[in-house]
This record gives sequence, structure tokens and C-alpha cells, in this order.
Amino acid sequence: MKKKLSDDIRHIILQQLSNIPKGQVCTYGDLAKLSGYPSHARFVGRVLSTLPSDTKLPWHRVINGQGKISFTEGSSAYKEQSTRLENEGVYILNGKINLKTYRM
DNA sequence: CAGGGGGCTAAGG
DNA sequence: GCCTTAGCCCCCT
Repeated sequence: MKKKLSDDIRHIILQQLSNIPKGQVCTYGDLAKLSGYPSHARFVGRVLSTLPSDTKLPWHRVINGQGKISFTEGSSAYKEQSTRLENEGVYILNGKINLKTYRM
């Protein structure tokens, strides 16, 4: 069996992701920086999209730099993420999250 | 190897 | 607030 992704990066990203405290969020770019790859924001998104549905990682705590969920509003994924966030105390106003408040 | 696309971002109009 | 450019970099055809 072979490794698909640049495994180190992926592992580090997931590790950083699991380090995000409940009730707080982080942007893709931030996660990339924390992982030591500041220019891999997109790769972060790719990694998250590849995660299995049974993952225990808080992928929903990751949003884009505009403080919004990167899915199309109304999509099942969008609802899933917003629901999880509110369930943790992160409230979304008019489709946006207040980064100044919730960003770690 | 080339082409297209993606859960990105920052900067400009 | 919206859309476009331009940079970024990896993945799948």
C-alpha cells in the first residue's frame, strides 16, 4: 500500500486540528501556519475534505479567512458544520462567525 | 508532462 | 458588500 498525500504534512495538520479547544475556531491559513506550512492553506482544506465521516477530529472548527463556512449555504455539509459549532457555543450570525471572539 | 480544479488568501476595483 | 486577479500548492485525469 502506498501513501497518497505528503504524509508528514497531513499528520501534522490533523495533530494541530485536534489541538483546537472546544468553543474556538481556526482558519485554514492559521492551521497551515501552525503546522509549519504557511502557504498550504488549500492543502489543509483538501485534507479535511478527505477525512472519513467517522473521524473524531473537530473539522467543523475550521473555517475560512472571511469567518465563514466554506460550503455553499444550504448544503448538507454547511448545515452539519454550523450545527456542530452552535452545539459547542460558537454562534453564527448572518452566516458569519466572529473571528475576533472565537479564533484561538 | 499538461490541464483543470479545490472546504484558501490577500489585495484592488 | 460583491467580483476579479494573482499567488499558492497538491491531487486526479
